[in-house]
Amino acid sequence: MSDAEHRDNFIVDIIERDLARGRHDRVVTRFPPEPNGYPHIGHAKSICLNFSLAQRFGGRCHLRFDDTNPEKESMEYVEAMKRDIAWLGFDWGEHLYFASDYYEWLYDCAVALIEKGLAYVDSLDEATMREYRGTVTEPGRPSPHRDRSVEENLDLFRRMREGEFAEGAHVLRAKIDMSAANMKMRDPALYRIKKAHHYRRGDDWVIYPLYDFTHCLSDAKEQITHSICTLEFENNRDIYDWVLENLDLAPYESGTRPHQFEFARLNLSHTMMSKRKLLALVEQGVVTGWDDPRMPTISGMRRKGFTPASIRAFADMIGVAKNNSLVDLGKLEFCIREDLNDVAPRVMCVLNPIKVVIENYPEEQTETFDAPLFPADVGKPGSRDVTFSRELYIERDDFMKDPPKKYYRLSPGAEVRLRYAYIVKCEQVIENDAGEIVELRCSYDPDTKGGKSTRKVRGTIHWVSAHDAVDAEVRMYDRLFLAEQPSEQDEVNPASLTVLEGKLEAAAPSLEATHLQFERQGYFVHDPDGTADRPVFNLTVTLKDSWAKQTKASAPEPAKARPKPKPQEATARVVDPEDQAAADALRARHAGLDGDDALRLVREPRLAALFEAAAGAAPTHTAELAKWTVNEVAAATKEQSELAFDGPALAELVSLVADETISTRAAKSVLAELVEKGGSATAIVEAQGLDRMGDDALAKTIDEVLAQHPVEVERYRAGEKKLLGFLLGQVMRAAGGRADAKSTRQLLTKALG
RNA sequence: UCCGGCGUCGUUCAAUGGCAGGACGGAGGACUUUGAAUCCUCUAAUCGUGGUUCGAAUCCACGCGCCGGAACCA
Repeated sequence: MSDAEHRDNFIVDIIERDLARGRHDRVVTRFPPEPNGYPHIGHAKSICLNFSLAQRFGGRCHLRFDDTNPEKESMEYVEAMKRDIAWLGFDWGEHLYFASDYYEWLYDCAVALIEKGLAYVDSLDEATMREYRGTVTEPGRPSPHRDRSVEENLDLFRRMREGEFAEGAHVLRAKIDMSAANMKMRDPALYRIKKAHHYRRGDDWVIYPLYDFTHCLSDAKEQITHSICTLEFENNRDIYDWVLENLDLAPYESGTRPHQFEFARLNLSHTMMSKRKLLALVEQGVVTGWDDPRMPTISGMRRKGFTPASIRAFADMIGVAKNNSLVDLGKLEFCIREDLNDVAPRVMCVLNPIKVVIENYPEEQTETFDAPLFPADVGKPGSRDVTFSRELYIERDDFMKDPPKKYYRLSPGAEVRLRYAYIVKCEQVIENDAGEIVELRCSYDPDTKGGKSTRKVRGTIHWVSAHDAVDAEVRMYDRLFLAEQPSEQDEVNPASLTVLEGKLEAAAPSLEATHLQFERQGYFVHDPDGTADRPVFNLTVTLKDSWAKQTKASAPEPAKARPKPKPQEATARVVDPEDQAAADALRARHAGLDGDDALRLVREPRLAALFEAAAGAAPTHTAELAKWTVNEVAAATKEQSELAFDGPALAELVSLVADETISTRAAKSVLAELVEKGGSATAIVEAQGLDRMGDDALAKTIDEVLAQHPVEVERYRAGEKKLLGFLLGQVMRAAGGRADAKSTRQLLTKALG
């Protein structure tokens, strides 16, 4: 999967639209972490999004540390972030910024807001302030300090900065609206007093700006165009806009300032992403550190053997949307397997050894086989030597005393191929007093050298020679949490780490490869804990194992029953009697008006007024007018507080449709124009040439369209009737909205024979 | 309860009023000295009810469900 293959998402659409409309002439994004922990796979999604968006549009992406909360932040986290972003393959160039470098400027912005009467110093304590804020259903009340004079606010704010007051004594708040439906807009705090040491600014400051004030201004200062954050900030967008609109920020003309867009953060199954919990795991020593291979951190994943390409591919695969989704861990595993399949040389390593003695192989003899590092279909050169001798190790799982059906491996009296070597047969099983199998006695067939065989042997297993095998520590990892959606209370999986003493083929340690595939097992990576004498490997991901799946599947797996369609009854609508009366009155005045349409009009006075005015101008078309008002006009004017056109204009438009001067389709584009700029329907029709197409012209268009879509025509004629809709659509498009649907359908059906 | 957001195959993302499609998963098959990889085939979805339209996943209305919001965190 190449990096260039980025599927479109709604943010790409937004950017393309902004560029096309000239709202921006370039793209500048930013990745704005707070340095209060190690970046994890969730950050990776955002990093990939922001940086690749910038790449795609030839813009740039800033790395900005949003470091306004001195108590949690440190340089260690800054360094970790920089290292991991670079490792992922992204480059912020010279655009490394810190919100903590903006403190002086931010302070000036705050002063400017105070001078405009848009911010004030509040001296309520925290609990009281919360009380004053009201609840989701009740409006808040203004603080008694809300009307302090500009002079007093300026004075107090200056003294806050100078350290005159204790923490909590005052905060600076924006003066917005204490009864806003959006709780975030009820005079949010902008600055608080915090006498804490900042990891970069030391003790320079005793007041610190809050997120809602800092973020939008930092974006503006850096001339970010698209500020992309996660869904939980949706309610903060109003503040973002409010601050930028109320400060005169020199570099911006109206509309070119940054705008915030939200996407859904990554949720990964069986993965805990809460920073607090992650910190706790590290601090309590549940894991060995931020880079423990079981951690979802970038550094943990790197140590576990994930590659940058696999993580980028994953980010690409899961896409970007606004749905709250839970991505299955299997997708990540797919991405890393796919990448490693092409890059990891194959070697053999026996993880749970059982000794095998080849009884008919001479005691002192050894021989060497040449084994390729990659299978044929990967198509990479290279090989290593593997040595064969009388004493070997094979995997304990590859022998069964009483094998089930379809078990292709070794069992008493059965034959199996030792990869690259000989076919062997199990002659005898040696057990200890406890009944445990301690050794297998086998014979080999000298005619099968190199694994070649004239007879059919289903199974091939890996092995190593006992005399030169290298002891290796192999760390096998399983998911840290068993639950699909772990909560912070969940205990970690006790089997998340199993340390094995593996027997590795002799040639493996000298191979110059970070990642190795242990054949038939999985992908492994060197861990820095290893030494030349004693290598240590981490399991990155197992190979797919359809045998294991099959044996497990024999245990009944409850088929995921889907709670299928429970068709809901059409719920009886509760109609406000007053609305009903008003609707009845409306229907009495305008003959032919549909009951539901009347109700809808009554409930939206703006539409009702438009309808009344239109109906006055075209009293014979009330029914159509109502439909148009309720459906089309309602949709087109949702965002508008004031209409650019009046009732008579709408009446004119609807009449044009009614007397078949223009098609419905054309009428919709006329309406769009009306909504945008106002004017007269007839004039727009004339200006854009939207009058109905004559039958001759229509027939010609149909012929052209059919000629352009021979395949679809053929399929239609072969019986795929649904393609009529497609072809009809193509004709409508080709006709630029001038075709009438009914006659087009007739003519098209005829043309298709 | 108020405000905001979101509902499409098992999962995830597309379809911008015109053929519901891709990827992962799953099933089956081919091939196979990795029960891997590769290749082929199949599987399976528009939350519900009305409405607008020649045509609705998409527009309108009313429901239902899920997520977020009442920090001097970000």
